[in-house]
Amino acid sequence: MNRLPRSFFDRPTLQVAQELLGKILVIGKTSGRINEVEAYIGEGDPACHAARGQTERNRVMYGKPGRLYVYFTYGMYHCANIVTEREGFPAAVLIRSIEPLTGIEIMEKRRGKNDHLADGPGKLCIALGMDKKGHNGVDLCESGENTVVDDGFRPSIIKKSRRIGISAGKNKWWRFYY
DNA sequence: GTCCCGATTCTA
DNA sequence: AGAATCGGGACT
Repeated sequence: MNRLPRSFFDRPTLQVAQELLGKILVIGKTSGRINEVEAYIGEGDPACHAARGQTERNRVMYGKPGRLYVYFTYGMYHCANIVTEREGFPAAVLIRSIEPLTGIEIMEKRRGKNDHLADGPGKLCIALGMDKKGHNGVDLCESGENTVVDDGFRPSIIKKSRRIGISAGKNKWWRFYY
């Protein structure tokens, strides 16, 4: 059960995204295995929030790798990313789905008893209790409370596709899942 | 200040 | 297919 070091995230985003599959995201007393992610890479990626430069919202994407970038969308949901690559270069991996592992009763309390507790970017934020106010900018490489853990699990096959829900940048196959 | 729309989810 | 719901960013 090793906690991922900052050096894990300080690498090319496509590599980090694929290697994040199977790892365990721990947020407080809840955790789940990451099984779907998407990469958003730099100001040259039209689907990336940094496509038009730095703003207040996307500020943490420009910061240290290994921190959470959580933003509010559609007036009612949050999405959570983990920042990648060197400080100053805006990139991150969107966590799109997890398989609940611990704290399932807590998740059920937040989401309602349900077979789809955390299989979506908005749903997993609710299940794990993440929001912009409490988690945007939180460092996953410093404490054990919020972190990413490798328990040795490796997906047997990694599939890829175009990213979901975007209007620009549809040509890039930067969604990974297993 | 105003306007448009979104890295979604749930219901029908 | 359509609604819910509101903050951010572009633009007047």
